[in-house]
Amino acid sequence: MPRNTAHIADGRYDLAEEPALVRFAALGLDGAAAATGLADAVARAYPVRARRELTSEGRAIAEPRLLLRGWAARVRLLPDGRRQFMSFLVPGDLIGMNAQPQPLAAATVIAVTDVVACRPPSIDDAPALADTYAVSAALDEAYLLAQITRLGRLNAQERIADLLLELHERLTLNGMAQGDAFELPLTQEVLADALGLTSVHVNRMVQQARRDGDLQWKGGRVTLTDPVALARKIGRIPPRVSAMQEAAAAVTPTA
Amino acid sequence: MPRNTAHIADGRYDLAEEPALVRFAALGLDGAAAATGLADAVARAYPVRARRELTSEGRAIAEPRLLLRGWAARVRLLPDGRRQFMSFLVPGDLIGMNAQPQPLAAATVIAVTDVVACRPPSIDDAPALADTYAVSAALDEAYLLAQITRLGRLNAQERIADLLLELHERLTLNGMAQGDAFELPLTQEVLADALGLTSVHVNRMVQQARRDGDLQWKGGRVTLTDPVALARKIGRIPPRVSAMQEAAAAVTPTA
DNA sequence: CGGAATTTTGAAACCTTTCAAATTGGGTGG
DNA sequence: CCACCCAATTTGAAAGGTTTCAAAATTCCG
Repeated sequence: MPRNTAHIADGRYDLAEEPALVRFAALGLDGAAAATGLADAVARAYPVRARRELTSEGRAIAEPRLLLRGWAARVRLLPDGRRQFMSFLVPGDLIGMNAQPQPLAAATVIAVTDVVACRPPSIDDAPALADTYAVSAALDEAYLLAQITRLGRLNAQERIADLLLELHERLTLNGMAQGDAFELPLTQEVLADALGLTSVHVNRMVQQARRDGDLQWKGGRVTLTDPVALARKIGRIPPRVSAMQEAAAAVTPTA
Repeated sequence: MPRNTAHIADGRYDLAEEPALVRFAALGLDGAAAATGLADAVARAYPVRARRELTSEGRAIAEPRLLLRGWAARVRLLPDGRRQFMSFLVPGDLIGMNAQPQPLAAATVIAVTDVVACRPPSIDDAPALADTYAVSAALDEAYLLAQITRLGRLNAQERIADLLLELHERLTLNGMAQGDAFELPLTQEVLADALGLTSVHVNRMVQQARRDGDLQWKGGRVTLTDPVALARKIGRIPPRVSAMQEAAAAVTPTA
């Protein structure tokens, strides 16, 4: 069974390490409240093969999804064959919940690896989820803005470092990072289409990052030598989850 | 009184031509329902001088705003002085209403010209506004995705044409375009910071667009020679408002 | 009219792409 | 376990698009 395809209901399954649960908790959700709804959601999980669509552009209504396993991405295809990845989605990320009655997805969501997704737990079942979803939506938007800045004002080296740092943070949030290392199931070509570069140039710049001692990348696994130093080096300003939680709390009087 | 500063309450004021009202109507809002709440909102309008902030990054809670006159923009400043415009805001656009309890703006909203804004009409006063705001939010996200594609996969010429086409569409939506012409109160430097280019190169490419007969641009006024042909030329796929309305309607049973 | 902001020009340096082609790596079938 | 194939990574050289740095020309405004 290919990496990332492992079905949820296998023997070694432990809800406490479920990336979605870890992420929700990191976003401020009470563990108990989370586990309830999530267990149900997980039970209804279904797999999607790599390269398949999770949602397609133009479809009338896209049902919201919660990604449980594997990586997905929001991508837009241009008429001439060029493509642009808007953002990557990792386990614990929500899909298509932003604009309330989220009508049209302005981009297609595809599975980058084999994936497992499910319907997100309903707010009706666990009201505490409302805050979590709001924080998640705010983070999603922050990531879109970060992507714009990356493409508009960073050079190739900075773009690569910045994106890897973001992914590292997000994988730390959902418990999938191992310290400064993490699995990166992306080809350099996919990375290039996310960073507005060619795969050839991504390759050259990654090699340089290796030579500079900024990172290791081998066999789908990336290790950042010193994330903090790297962030400083490229002047990265990450979105702060903690501040978001505070703000979300502020508008939701604990009545 | 500088252009765009004209206070709402001047002699020639006509609510029917209020860009915000025109835009809301274009997004599917019933004229009567709109006028009510909007008249109130307009009465509470206040001016903001060019270059001032409407909302700042990191502030705990940004109150939502409705832009009535002038242009604003969401911008992010980098530590080294570079800056990136995320999107432009024109009259009729809503600010900071996306993520429900919209906690942190991940970017600063600044007035590009002198501006007049107000608190948006409350949904409580006119329930029909809920749909309008939802469609507006969906469009906002579509514009962000368009910006990503622009920066990631279009060359300088295409970026300029694509953005001008988008702005033309949006100004047509709120009634501020005159056929294929519209006021563009942006310097080439601001445009450059939105397009991820230098102002020098924007200047050169605009000149080329003029030579190619694609547009006229003089004294803050742009005329597109043939918007449809230009869109085809650069392979532009605009976000479809109509489809969005349909979708929004679909999820809001006309009980 | 005068000064500041914006637009325009030029030449050279720089970063990124292009187009092939070679190399490596992983997975499959024998 | 090896041969083989396809996908992904790597390398080179040359072309191309964009930036840089100045400085000149225009336009806008008070």
